[in-house]
Amino acid sequence: MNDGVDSWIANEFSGVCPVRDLLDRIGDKWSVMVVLRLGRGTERFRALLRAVDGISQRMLTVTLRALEADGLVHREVFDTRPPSVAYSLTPLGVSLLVHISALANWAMEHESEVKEAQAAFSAKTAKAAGEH
Amino acid sequence: MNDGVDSWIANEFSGVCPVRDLLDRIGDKWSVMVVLRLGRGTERFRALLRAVDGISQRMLTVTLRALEADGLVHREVFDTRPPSVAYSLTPLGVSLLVHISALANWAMEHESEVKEAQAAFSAKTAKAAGEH
DNA sequence: CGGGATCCAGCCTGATACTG
DNA sequence: CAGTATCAGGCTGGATCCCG
Repeated sequence: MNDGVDSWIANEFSGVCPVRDLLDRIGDKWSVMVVLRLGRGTERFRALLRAVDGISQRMLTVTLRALEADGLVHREVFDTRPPSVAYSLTPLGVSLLVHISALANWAMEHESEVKEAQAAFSAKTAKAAGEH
Repeated sequence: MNDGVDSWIANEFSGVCPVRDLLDRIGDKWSVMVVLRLGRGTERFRALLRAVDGISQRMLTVTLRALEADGLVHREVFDTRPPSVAYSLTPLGVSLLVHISALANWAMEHESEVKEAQAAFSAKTAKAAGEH
């Protein structure tokens, strides 16, 4: 399953790495949250703003533009009054959503394990500091 | 498949979201690259530094500490001379690697589609700007 | 409603130098 | 070899104001 992984990390033949690119794109603070939300279905700007907890208007706009530029999100403008814009995932976006959802599920399933590890680690370092 | 996703985005009952936590943890510039590299097997600090293209010594240390604190990476010190430290994925880290690898594969498979979308988008916006 | 533009603070990061 | 410490700068992202 890991065949081909080797070349992702350091590629002597090219300065670019597709994984790096992906991370630079959706590794920001909000992209994944927006994609996950749009995975539920088409949604308007204002609805997204309310749905994605903590995001600012500016960052939602910026994030949506980036996702649109990457072909992950489709933007449709309705010439109504007041103006209305609907966002939805493209097929490409849906294909990515599958993997993001898997990652999200992992996060939920292993939440407690990570917290235990963190507790154990901080206890260990605190002890080491005490002995200094 | 998406059952339960709803609560990830906005949770009125708690300020924390496991997905947000995961992203804050491994959504940084280097964590994913290091995990992917360690997916190949145990590796020493200096070897990792050479393998992960572009990372600085400082950031490798910081990244490894964080991954260790989260229980994703195991650190083993050998009391030799000169000192030697080996890093490897924990079972938890391996379970995450599976999904990260899937994401990395997605990135490679859809690289061209994303680039086409970007080209189309920039052409579209350039045209719109021209008409201003 | 759905944005665009601007300003600005904070954090992340890289470079560099030093230690055991 | 495997770190730690310090510092400076760039970029991310939040707040705010304005427009169609």
